[in-house]
Formats: sequence, structure tokens, C-alpha cells
Amino acid sequence: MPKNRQDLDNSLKKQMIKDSARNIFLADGYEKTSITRISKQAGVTANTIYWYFSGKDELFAAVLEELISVFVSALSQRSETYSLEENLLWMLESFQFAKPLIITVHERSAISDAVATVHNNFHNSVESLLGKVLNESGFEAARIKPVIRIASFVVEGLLMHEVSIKEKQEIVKQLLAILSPLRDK
Amino acid sequence: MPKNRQDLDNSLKKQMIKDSARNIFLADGYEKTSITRISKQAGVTANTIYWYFSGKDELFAAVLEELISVFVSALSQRSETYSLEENLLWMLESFQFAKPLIITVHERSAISDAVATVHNNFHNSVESLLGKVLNESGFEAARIKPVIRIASFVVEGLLMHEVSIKEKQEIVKQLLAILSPLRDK
DNA sequence: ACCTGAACACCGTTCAAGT
DNA sequence: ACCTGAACACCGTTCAAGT
Repeated sequence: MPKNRQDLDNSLKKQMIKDSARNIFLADGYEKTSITRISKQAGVTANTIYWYFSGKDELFAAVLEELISVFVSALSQRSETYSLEENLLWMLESFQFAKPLIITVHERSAISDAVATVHNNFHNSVESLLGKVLNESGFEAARIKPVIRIASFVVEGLLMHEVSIKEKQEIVKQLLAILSPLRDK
Repeated sequence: MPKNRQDLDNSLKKQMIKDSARNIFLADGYEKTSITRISKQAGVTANTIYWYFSGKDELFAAVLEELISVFVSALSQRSETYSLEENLLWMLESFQFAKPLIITVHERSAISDAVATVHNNFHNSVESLLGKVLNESGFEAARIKPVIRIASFVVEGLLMHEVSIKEKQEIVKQLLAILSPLRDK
């Protein structure tokens, strides 16, 4: 019987599991990624994962949380120096690699509270950030919330569907027209 | 050993399978619905389903096709007599019952060609229908396509996320402002 | 406290065999 | 042509037993 690997630092092993999970989730999607495969890549047994995470959804939620925190802090930095237009386009670009997971987030949110919570927090973070920008640019206050929601739904839609580059540009252009503070003048 | 039930009409049995599948899919979602459970409700063995459908995704696609054809023909009738606003609100309402499946459609489209095809056809049908309406109401031609896409992404977004009634109304209101032909005058 | 091997109850799908 | 019982290779998860 292989030894316990208590030599390895505890939180380090947890991080290895998360890293393996993230890599395989991103490459092959949630469903095709088995706990066994994650465990092998992390150098542990499948059941060891259950010592650190209470289930596959909770592991997925932990992976999401890391990805999202990187993304949100990058966006929050950018939002001070770049325009809304540049940030929207940047969001579309930098999310591309996580495309298969975006659909999964919605699917698992209906099943797992852990995933649903992470999903909600994400929407709140991004939408409050964009709302702040619109507010400072003199956008009519009453319209900010619904318009931000429209923008985030469109971004999600663009990531979830196969859309040609040309069409994508047209959609972003129209979306930006809606988001322009000039419309209130 | 139970007899073959070749007494039952062939296409009738196929329909029974589709009906059982639809009911359980709608009630419990794709993942929680096993082939075995569908087969029991339809009064056949699990493997019999594989005589009529090449897999779970193909059965799901067939179920979707039926649901969509009912929906599209209803929408196409309505679009002649009702306003765009009324039809948008009607779409939101009448889709509510299929909420769990909308997310699944996107998830399985990434995996199954059969589901992807049905999904694409659906978007094309709805968007060409709405495009026709906008065209007749004198909407600037170049903006029709992207704006229609925005509308359909927002409808999907509203169906995929938990949104309060009040917020939903605000979003629809802002969306309609974008879709109003008056903006071109 | 941490980790294992073995088992559990499922799953979608396949296949040889029946009618 | 149509349908079955039995099996296959998996899956996420649990648990008694080890260190």
C-alpha cells in the first residue's frame, strides 16, 4: 500500500488538486473530467479529493473562485484607466479561454449551492464595477442597473454562442451605443 | 421473458418514448433523467430506446425539436397581430416552463451535433421572424441583425438567471427602447 | 488528522439472443 | 424489423481500515 504523503504540506496538496482540476476542466469541460483523472494528475487517490472538498461541484466552485478573483481584480485595475468600450472588448477576449466553463457554471448553479453562490458573487462584482463607471460618466441613474444587466447578458450570450468576428463587432458596436452617456444629453 | 410489443404501432411507440422523455426532462432536467427511467415510464426496456434513437442526446434533440416547432409556429402567428413588445413579453412568459432545458441546450450543443443543429435552427427561426417585423416597421436595415441578436441574448439571459419581477420589467423596458423604430426618425 | 483500497449504487451504451 | 436480459466500462461517492 502506498504511503500517506503527509510529508507534503497540507495546503500545498490542496492547491495541487485545484490546479489539476482547473487544467482538466478548462481542457475537456466539467462532465468529461472525472474525479479519478484529476486525482491521478494531482498524485493522490480519488477519495483523497473528498477529504479536501465535499464533492465535485465544491471542487469546481473552488476552481471558479480562483479564476474569477484573478479576472475581477484585473478588471478593477483596468476600469480606472481604460474606457468602457475597451474594457468590454477586453472582457470578451480574456474570457474566451474559459468558454466551456461559462455554460457549465449555469448548469451546475441549478444543482449546487456552492456553484450558485460563486456565480452570483461574480455577477455582483462585475456589475457593480461597471455601474460605478457609468455613474461617474454621468449616466442617468435609474437606467444604470437594467442597462448593465443587458450588457452582461450580451457578453455572456456572445461567449456562449458561435458568432463570427464581424457579427461580434457589430453587436458590440450597437451595445456600446446603448451604453453611451451621450444618449442622455 | 416479456413479449415483444410489436402489437403497438411502431411510430406510436416512438412517440411514447418522446413523450415520457419530455415530461421527465422538463420536471427533473437532463442530467437527473436516466434512460432507464424514461424507458420505464414509456413501458419499454432501456435498450429499446436505442432502437429508435442513437443516444440520449439524439432523444433530447428530438424532444427539443417538437417543443420548438410548437413555440415557433405560435410566435409566427402572433407576430402578425401583436406588437413586438407584446411578443417579447409573451416569449419570456411562455418559455418559463422550459427554463431548466435552456441551459442544457447550450451545454449539450458543445458535445452533441444533433443538439447543436436544433439549437442553431431555433435561433435562426426566431431571429428571422423578429427581423422581418423590425424590417416592416421601418427599422434601419444595417442595425437589424445585431440588435436582434442583442434582444435574443437578453431574453436568454433573463431565462437563465434569477431576476426579480421588478428588475425584469426594467430590463425589458430598456430593451424595448433599443428596439423602437422611433429612434431612427 | 490525513489517506488508502475496496465496495456501492448508479450511469449510458452494446450485444448476442430471442420473436 | 423489432425488442429483450445480461453484461461492459465507466461514474461520483462512501467507508472501514490503515498510518
